[in-house]
Amino acid sequence: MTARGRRNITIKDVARYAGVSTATVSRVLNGSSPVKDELVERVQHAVTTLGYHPNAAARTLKTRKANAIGILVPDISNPYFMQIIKGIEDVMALDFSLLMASSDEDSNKEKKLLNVLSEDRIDCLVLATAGGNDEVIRTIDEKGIPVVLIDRLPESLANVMDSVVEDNFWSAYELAQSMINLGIKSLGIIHGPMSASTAYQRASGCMAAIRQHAPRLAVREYFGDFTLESGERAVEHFLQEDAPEAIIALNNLMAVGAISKLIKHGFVIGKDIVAGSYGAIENYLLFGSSLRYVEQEPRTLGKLTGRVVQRRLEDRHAEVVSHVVKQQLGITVK
Amino acid sequence: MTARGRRNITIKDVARYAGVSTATVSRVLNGSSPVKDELVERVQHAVTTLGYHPNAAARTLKTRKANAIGILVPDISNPYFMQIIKGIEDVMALDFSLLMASSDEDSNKEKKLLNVLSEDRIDCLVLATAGGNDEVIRTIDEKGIPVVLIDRLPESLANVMDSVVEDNFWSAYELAQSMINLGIKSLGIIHGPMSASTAYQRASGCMAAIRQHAPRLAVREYFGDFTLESGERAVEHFLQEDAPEAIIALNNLMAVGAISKLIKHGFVIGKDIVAGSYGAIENYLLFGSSLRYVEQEPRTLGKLTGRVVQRRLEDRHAEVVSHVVKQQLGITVK
DNA sequence: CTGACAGGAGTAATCGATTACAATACAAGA
DNA sequence: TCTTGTATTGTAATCGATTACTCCTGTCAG
Repeated sequence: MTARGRRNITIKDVARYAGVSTATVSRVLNGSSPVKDELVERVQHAVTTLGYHPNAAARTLKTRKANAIGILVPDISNPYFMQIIKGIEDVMALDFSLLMASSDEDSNKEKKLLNVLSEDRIDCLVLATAGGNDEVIRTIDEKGIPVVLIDRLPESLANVMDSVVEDNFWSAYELAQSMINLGIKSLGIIHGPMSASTAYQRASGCMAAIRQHAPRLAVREYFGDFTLESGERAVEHFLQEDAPEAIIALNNLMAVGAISKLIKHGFVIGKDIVAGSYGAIENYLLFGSSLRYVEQEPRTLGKLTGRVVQRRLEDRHAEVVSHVVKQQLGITVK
Repeated sequence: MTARGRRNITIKDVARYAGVSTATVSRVLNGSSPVKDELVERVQHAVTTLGYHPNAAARTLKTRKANAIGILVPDISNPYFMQIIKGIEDVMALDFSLLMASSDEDSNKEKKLLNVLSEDRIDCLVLATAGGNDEVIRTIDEKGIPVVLIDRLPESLANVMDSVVEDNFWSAYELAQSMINLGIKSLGIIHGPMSASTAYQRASGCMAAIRQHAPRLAVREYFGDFTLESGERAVEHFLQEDAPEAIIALNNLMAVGAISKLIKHGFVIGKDIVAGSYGAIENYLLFGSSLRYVEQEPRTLGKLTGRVVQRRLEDRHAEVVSHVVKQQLGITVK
């Protein structure tokens, strides 16, 4: 009934149909060396009438170029990483495929995926690591698939391979400073998991700002794990005593959890309590109350990452680059 | 300095190191036929000490299995599609890679990407088409890469290949009905682009509900394009006359645009005007006002899609299935 | 004791493209 | 006319794995 499973058209078929050798077909297709106009036309005609598509596996096997880059992030459904991926896509050529996988913040799953991805099917790997696989990553990079680290930068890999990360320290510093400038007397900080380099650096940034600009601020801390629920728990924790005048959540998910919990407790954000978030909150504009936040620009980061990848593909021996991108501070107001 | 570019370890190296033939190595690796325990051990030892990874291209070339599925959607940064992808990932084996691309709702770009993807690098293609490529899609499916259509189902392809779509008609019907039941006298409807099957079916569902349950309802329509901006324009359009008592946006982005515009004009959602949306709005809970919406469950749809893919991979000649999934109605209240 | 058969391992063909090298034709210069 | 060079095209090796076949060895029924 259907023609499924029919043998595919190969370069041989095209060659036979056009009455030339496979070498000539290949040359026409890749423009790798000159071919007489007449033959070019015959080949092109054969290609279209037969509906020929080159076999990517065969080409990859011979040329050692996969025309694909791998992207491994902790969570593909996180809009932050999606925007980064979108940014990478923006700058990559159309015939470059993106091989994606998500580790779900699980080092073991990440390790397995790294193994699959290192089977020579990608030309470059963009990686936001869940941690704990430094050795494997280093091996992949050394073995021949260049790695570009994004978002998270394990200490042992810094300056060993290319990286594109946010300036977590200074962005958090400025966020904290902008809240201190409002003259608050007390502050609740909701941290991420200290195993993540991002969380640690944001924490350091906050603390530095406090030490420098408000050493006598009453600070209370809660150690969450970057999830919405831990934001909620943080607020419950803070409300066991007098509520702080301001609250900072060091990622957007925790901010959402914290703010929704505060609202449930009857707080009016921006009036009863000042809120700050590392990362914007989607559709917060609808809500219309005030929020100070670090304006991450994942799409821009993605584009930058894409350029780093291209540079690395062009020259495997180019100097290692480490981009640390400063973010802007934003504020939504009623 | 670095060892980048070093020749990779191949199956030959493993064979030599273990003192066996490549055939034996392959048999050990794939368990395709029995091998004596002693040799198994020698081979496994060689594999680990040499750090051997099979070459995916070579394997794919020979076996015609890519161990990868392609996913082509109009917009990867749309959380709806991301959740679908996440769902697919949930059910696929770990060694299956996802090759992703996004067409940006552009038929031409989609066509190019379809060509790249059909170069034998995937075993199956999951596609939410931007439209206009029915013939190409049919060819790919017939040529040997089975296609599973999701979200959008072009008429000419229905029942030709597997599909997983929402029951747009009935979900929209019920959304409209639930608003009619509130006793409204006038309604503004914001449509998507009629070229998209989803938009058309949602429109039909709304209209059917009105015809059946409130034939005398004063209905006004605006034809948008599923973007946030067109939602804003729709509201501007409606407000040129008396505001309707209720408003339905037939996708979530237009709903966000419409609602934010209404708020800017001083409307209190749920009090001055009733709002309905096909698809939930992220973080709307924070906002806390009432909204009726069709609760899409993209992750569930993704899992279902994954199962359809697996079934198709197992048996290329299995009967074509068309899943039409009914969505739930949701409501957020103050 | 012999032929049949099965388990286990090796040899070499194969997948479909690219490309080094060889071969050919033709034109220009000696 | 002969040499040399240039422009095209073809031939066949190659990439790294899988697998059809072949071969050897030992077991067992007859």
